[in-house]
Amino acid sequence: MVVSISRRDLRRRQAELFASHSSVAAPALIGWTLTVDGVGGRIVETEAYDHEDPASHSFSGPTARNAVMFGPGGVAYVYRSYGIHWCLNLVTGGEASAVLIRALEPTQGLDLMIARRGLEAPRLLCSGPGRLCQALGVTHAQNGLRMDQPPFSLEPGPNAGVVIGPRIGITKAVDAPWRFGEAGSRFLSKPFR
DNA sequence: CTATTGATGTTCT
DNA sequence: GAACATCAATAGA
Repeated sequence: MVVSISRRDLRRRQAELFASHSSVAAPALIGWTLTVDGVGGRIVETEAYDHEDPASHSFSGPTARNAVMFGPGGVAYVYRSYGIHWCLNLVTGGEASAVLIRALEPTQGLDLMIARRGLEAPRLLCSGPGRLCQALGVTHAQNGLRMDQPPFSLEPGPNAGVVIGPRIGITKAVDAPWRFGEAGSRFLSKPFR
């Protein structure tokens, strides 16, 4: 038996999420299901960033790249990482704050993910920000699009508990505990200590 | 499992 | 020029 929430409750919960600060939205997102054109899964790992954070793209003010971070919450911020990968964020409330989506547990469109990623192991399809963008077909074409409307879909769901740790791959503010993951998930980009 | 390293293009100084 | 919110391949424990 499938339990689903009313459209009104969905809109209310999305609005609440989009208006909250990234440090609140990031842990709250664990367990939500994210898809792009029907391909995606459950969010199991996120990180928070904001304008007072030296590790954040928004720290030094608006630029051409980070412009959407300074707009309203609820839209996607997609940027190129290390010249090779794309990374997907959800812009949230507060000043220029956003949540980096770091890993999904694949649940929908596995065939397409496997074709795009060129490998079969479910554990490696979406376990990292660059990997999940490749699996879901996210590029700069989605930058600035609302994440509560097609091609995106974003719906709440349960989680097995949230664990907290320092963020990954940054060189500034390395000790801030703004990485969040689902307890016990096998789909994290890296284990929590 | 962990550690290291090269590849790659854009952004910012 | 330098830095970079990463990944895959490789080597070792």
